Amino acid sequence: MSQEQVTIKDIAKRLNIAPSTVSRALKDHPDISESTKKAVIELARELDYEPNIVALSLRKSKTFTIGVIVPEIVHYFFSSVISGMEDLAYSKGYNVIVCQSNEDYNREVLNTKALMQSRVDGLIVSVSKNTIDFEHLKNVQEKGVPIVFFDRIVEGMNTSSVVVEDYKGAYGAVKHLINSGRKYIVHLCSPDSLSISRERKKGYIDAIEDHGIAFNERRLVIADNFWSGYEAINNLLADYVKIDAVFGVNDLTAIGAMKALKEHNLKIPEDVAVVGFSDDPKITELLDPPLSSVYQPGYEMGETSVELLLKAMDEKTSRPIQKVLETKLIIRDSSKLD
Amino acid sequence: MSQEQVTIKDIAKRLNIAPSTVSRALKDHPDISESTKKAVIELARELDYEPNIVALSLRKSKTFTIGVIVPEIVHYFFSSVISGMEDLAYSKGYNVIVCQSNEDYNREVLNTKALMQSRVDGLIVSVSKNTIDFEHLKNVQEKGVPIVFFDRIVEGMNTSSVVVEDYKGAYGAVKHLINSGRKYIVHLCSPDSLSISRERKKGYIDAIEDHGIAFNERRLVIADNFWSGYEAINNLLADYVKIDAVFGVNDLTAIGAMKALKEHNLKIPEDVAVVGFSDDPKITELLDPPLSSVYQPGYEMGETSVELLLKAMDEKTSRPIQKVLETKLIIRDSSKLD
DNA sequence: TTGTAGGCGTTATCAG
DNA sequence: CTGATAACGCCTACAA
Repeated sequence: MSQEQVTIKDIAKRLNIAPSTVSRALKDHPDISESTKKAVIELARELDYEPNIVALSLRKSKTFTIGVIVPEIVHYFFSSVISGMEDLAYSKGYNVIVCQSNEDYNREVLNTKALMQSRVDGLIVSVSKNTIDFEHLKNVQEKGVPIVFFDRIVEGMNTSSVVVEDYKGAYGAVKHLINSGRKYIVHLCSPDSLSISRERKKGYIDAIEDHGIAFNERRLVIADNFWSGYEAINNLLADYVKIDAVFGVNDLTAIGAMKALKEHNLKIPEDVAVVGFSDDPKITELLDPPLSSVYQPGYEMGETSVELLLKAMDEKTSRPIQKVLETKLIIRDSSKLD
Repeated sequence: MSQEQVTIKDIAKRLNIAPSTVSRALKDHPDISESTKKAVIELARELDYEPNIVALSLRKSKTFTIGVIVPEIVHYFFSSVISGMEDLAYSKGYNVIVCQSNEDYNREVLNTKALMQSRVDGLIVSVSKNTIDFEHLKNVQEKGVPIVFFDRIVEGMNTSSVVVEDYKGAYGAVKHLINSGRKYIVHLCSPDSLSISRERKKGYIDAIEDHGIAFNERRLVIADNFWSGYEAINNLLADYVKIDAVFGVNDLTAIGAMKALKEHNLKIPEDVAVVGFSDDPKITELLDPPLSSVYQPGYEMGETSVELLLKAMDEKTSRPIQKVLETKLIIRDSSKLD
């Protein structure tokens, strides 16, 4: 903290008026004379006065800080969510503290504690993959600190939340594969613990069945990262399971699949089309071939999360709001028809 | 902020003792009787007492918060730096607030202001690409808030800093290319504004000259992102400039180069070897072929930055410390010999 | 229109 | 060993 920051008292002394007058002048209180107002503001500027947020927080029992817990900031999706949060929060006079759970439940609990200790005014959370107990979050709620979930939401906690149309996004991606003549579509999915995984899986199943393709459980494999995607496809090929398309629950999984396919000298997209989910353009565009993917509006999700949180903080009585944002299928060479 | 958090006063009232006694008991002050100490601690636990950090900050004129400004968290390197910072900071009882400048000078200035308003105890900064004026940072210093620079440092500001051996890393990468028989090595570099770019370029030039290869400025091209890397190589090939290796100032640039090479039906690494810098394993490993790169110890850099900052905060008199961490060349298929 | 006083939660100092 | 008091910087009744 700074050496000798100027305070309201300093200004008051210099001007021979009371601190309270300075305080009021600074916030443009109606019944302060124009002259003192002007003098105060001028001197404040001159002395480079900055209000002490810490004192303000104590006084108001409000820190103007939002706590955020995400699995890992390294993913493009989460980074862009955070950017959206920061931008909107700053514009509303709020700070953001971001914590990473590293997909670890214990870490998530610690993060929650730390943020509560920092007296954040509200919490925005996307839970880790192995979080199945929610006591730490319910505790927060009980202490009157509102929570908003995004992407990986917790159902049944009566909070606002923001998700994308996982079901529809997955459905659309699979439909696109079917429309381009694919029939033997593999879905590499996550375990059912996350809501998003369940939704995407449902989208896959409904899409193929709606188009007269029988669901074959051999083509539904649990794999949700690069190497498990790689192995999953290797195994399927070794078992002579017929494949002409792969839909990955996320980009990395799809990329692992691509690697396996290439190593088996299968051409993408001619022999097998591949589609991912999330669309990390920092990766999908660079690949050979560039990967089709279901784009999620991360930045917008971040903004919306903050918006809902601010609303929940404002009107403690207000009912939770569930927002669902649209996805968009980005078709690149990995699933082009021609 | 929470509804009705328990305070020291509450505990005092319940126990019919003075708040100051509670405070002392809680921090294991030597001259408090065991009995009251025990009673206080027990009740505190029972009531789920959490010290109010805001009040503490005000009292101590210290927020136990470190402000961090990085260009973009989406890069693996910066993400891992941040993880290192968070881990060490938390273990020392400090919080971390991360801001992104998005490689924008104006944004960096705003971030600095915001962090100062939040009364951070110290600042860790990696400047944006187009930051050439440093007033905003000097201001911080003048207010007695210590700064530590990492990676993209500002020279001549008398602060501690942490960098990697950019020169040596670049030199080693180029030497590796030469040792595998390459003679026509292109370096895609950044503009000279960043110290790291200058160092890497110097490493490239010295390496080739030390090995009897004449420096040819046609093979030194400014390009520091995916598409400019792509175009740079396209242009060189169109001009019939002979190339048998590319050393990119960062991974994305190298990947852009790979794309161009592939489109010209040049085999990697047989016809042209490629090496990047930074080593984002979330990308380099996924590529076809996987990209060789100079690994930078991001996590360790984060830890070290915090360490130096804490030291600077502790002993205001202490002299700045410059730490230089080692890089490591990770050789993958994009530059394998055989 | 402006000043006074009290308090947000904590701790350091001084007194008992 | 423990209690009372003041102070960190700010805001807001209430008083003037």
